[in-house]
Amino acid sequence: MAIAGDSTSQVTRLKGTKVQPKIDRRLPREFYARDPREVSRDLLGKVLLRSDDTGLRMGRIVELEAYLGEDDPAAHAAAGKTLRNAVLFGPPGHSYVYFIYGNHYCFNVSCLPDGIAGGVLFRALEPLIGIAEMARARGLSDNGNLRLLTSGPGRMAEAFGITRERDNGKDVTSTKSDLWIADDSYRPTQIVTTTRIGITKAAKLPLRFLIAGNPFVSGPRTTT
DNA sequence: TTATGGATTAGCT
DNA sequence: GCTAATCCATAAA
Repeated sequence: MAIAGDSTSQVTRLKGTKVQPKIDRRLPREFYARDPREVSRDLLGKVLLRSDDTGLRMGRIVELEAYLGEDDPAAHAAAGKTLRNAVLFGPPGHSYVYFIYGNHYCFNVSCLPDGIAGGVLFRALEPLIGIAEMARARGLSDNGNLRLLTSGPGRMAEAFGITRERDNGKDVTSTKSDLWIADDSYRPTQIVTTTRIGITKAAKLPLRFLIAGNPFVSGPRTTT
């Protein structure tokens, strides 16, 4: 049965009417200066934005994972501070982008005060604005399955043109940044917590957060 | 210096 | 369901 899902999209629902998306309400640095679990839960339903010479891209955050820092064996910070993971140890609200499996970038935001490691991995977005550009960046036609654009950490990074070279270390709270996170007043109806995906260490911890029933959450579409 | 495995995805059986 | 693709950080030697 095709429940249309818990789609969050004002923009697509109101197609045809003029909607002024609230893209300027950036989340402040204090928002990120907390435990990655709290930050993850509170980031669900917020929007990620990219503004560059291709225009504006915006997607609803529907799935995240918390990585707790030096005491979390699955976190990149577990090995201590290195050149690669230095952003995680720096001030909160900065983007940490790493390259994985020889093919993909993953996007994180640093949490906790300066000097204490921690971060959240962005795993899936619901595309809202700039869908044609996301499809172009992904090498797909823009009338195909929207899930293929931003459902999965590697996919959403590619759809937003996120790379380590371009974006690692950016301050996502700054008005000067072309990559930022805003609150457009949407509030998720139900949040679910599960174990994290694709890791072997500390695999049992409930540190994955998602919006229940949202069709853009990554992984196989079985039921719901 | 060499080996290994990873916070993934797409394409094929 | 299985695996190749393909880079890089880290461990082992």
